[in-house]
Amino acid sequence: MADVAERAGVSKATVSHVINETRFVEAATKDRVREAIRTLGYRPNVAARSLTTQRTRIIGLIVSDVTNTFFAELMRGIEDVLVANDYSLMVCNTNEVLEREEYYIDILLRQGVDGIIAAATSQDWDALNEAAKLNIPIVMLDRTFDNADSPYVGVNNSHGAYLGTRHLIERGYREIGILAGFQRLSTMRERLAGFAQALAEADLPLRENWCIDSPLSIDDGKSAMQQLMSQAERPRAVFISNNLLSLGALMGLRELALNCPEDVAIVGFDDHPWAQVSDPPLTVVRQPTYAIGETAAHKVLKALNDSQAEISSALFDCQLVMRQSC
Amino acid sequence: MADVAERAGVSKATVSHVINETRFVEAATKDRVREAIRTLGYRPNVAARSLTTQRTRIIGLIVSDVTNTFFAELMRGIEDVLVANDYSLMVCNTNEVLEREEYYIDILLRQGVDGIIAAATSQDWDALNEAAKLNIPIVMLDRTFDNADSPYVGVNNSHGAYLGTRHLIERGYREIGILAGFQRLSTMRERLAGFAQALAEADLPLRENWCIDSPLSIDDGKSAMQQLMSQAERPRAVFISNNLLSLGALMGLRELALNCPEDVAIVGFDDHPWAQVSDPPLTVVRQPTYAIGETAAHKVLKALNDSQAEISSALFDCQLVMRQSC
DNA sequence: ATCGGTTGCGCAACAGGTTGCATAGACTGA
DNA sequence: TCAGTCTATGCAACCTGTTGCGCAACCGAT
Repeated sequence: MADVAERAGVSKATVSHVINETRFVEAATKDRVREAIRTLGYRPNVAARSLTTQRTRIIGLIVSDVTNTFFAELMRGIEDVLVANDYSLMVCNTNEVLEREEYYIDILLRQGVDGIIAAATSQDWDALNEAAKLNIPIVMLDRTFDNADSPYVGVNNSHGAYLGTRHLIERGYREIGILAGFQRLSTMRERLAGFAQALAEADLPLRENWCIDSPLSIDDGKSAMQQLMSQAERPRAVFISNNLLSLGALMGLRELALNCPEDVAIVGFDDHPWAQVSDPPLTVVRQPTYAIGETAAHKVLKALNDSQAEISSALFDCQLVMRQSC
Repeated sequence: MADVAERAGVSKATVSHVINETRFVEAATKDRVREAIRTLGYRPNVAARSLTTQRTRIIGLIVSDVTNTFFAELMRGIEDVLVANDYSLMVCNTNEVLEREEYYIDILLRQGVDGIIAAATSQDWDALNEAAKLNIPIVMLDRTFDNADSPYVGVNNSHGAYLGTRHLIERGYREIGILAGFQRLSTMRERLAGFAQALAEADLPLRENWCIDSPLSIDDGKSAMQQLMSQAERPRAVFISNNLLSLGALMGLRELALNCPEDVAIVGFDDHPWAQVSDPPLTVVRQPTYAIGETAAHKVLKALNDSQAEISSALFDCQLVMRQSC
């Protein structure tokens, strides 16, 4: 920067001001500075800038695993709006492991991120507390917890699950089970609630042994489905609360040589391009994933641009996509 | 840091040295410093450190789109080894757009990343040149270009495509086409070459109108497949050079009410969990994606830890996974 | 008592920007 | 002509760590 200043015959201050447009500089001077920047190939050092401004223009994103298309898509939504606003994204995959989440939050804080978007695996503020204390804007993504005072962006999960389950009922299914996923997560609890509500409205029983909890991986989906279907009395339909579980369930059925929907019907949560060409094409409850990501990013940026602003939560609606699995 | 120093009755220098273990400090002093750090909740500021060390412990990753599981998986491999070595990852999605790639490289350089792992969309050094000049280690991922002097980590693409195509031939198919993807990318050119080689060895013609180029999206796969199958003379089998194209192709066939493998057989490149449950389950050429990511990360780290080290390229082998699409 | 060699730590410059305060020169109006 | 006001820019402190150089205190040996 000093070199640029010298070459343009001005002070570092002026160089800084033409770069950031933070005060008036005569057109001719501006040109000289820009010319000097170009010929010297000068590129401002972000670390130095952060040191004085106390801002990094980096947002931290905490998700369980971007290998899951759902999170990848959220991330795209987020990234696209961040880029447009000259922010960068630092991605952290927690694998739903609490310790890893804590570790990553510490990293993000040292890094000095300006804000955090978190699909938290923790159930309360313990991990995010430090960040909250430092007054770093946090927006909860996809999941929240009861006493969270950060805004939350996600979908109306219980209604989504309700829609899916009601669809099964309308199709005439009476014996309905659920792969309920990871009950530690608010999202999964809400979906179970929506499922239960639909059953209750139709006067159908919620049988405990037809309600399988599990972590959220393909393998877990597979074994959960097999556990469900190896019972003496099996459900004729099952609602599946997560896309990886749905995929695993399909694999599980195949191994058991059971057909979908003949032997057991399925409605899944989360759409996926491959769900169109699976056997059978999956009927699912779709959420506007990309838009959720975008919205979350807009909320952090808003908090950053106006520290007074009260940032509200946003709940999107789900949509039933009918295909042939029920 | 000054507060910590005061509380522990030492100088900032000593605090720094106990944190980084960069010189001997008496056990008792060390304890006092650590105690002070804990009670004050001190967290070192990464920007300040970067400023003097000229290192950020951030690695930049350039890919076209993490929404593609292939890249997501690469990213996981990379991230897992980076985290284990206290590095962070900054992710950039280029969408295969050259300008966006250049833009992102500039961002990464300002950010002062220590190294770059790039699945570049550019065909030469133009975009990465700046980084190369700054002596930042670069490793090419999944793709490279002719005159690249950075190490490259990927698979033996031509052999992979050769394997897949030969499999089709062995199954008795004689009229074979290809969705060759984006010929700007070395990866795609190599796959086409492997395909051609297999045909040549079997004395089969490579018909130009059965060789469809296209960008790499699901929609492109769909229309490419439809273009292929709407010709007067259609191939009985097609090799597909990319996973998104495979998915699109499946959708395209469905729209045309064509069956796979009865009407047209398919072998795809890249495996995907959903490929097991698609209709039909897809025979594919699989690459060890996660391992490729890990290896790439190890290579940058090696370059970073030993600036003398000559970093070699790494080529993994592909594997044919037989399912029911041919 | 003197001395060379440890041992353990402090001082202060430095990294590369940003920004509050200050100032020179030009201009305006009395 | 001169005070007052703009206009356009410079000075230097500051952000928060790292690290080369230096020094005091202590050791055992001569």
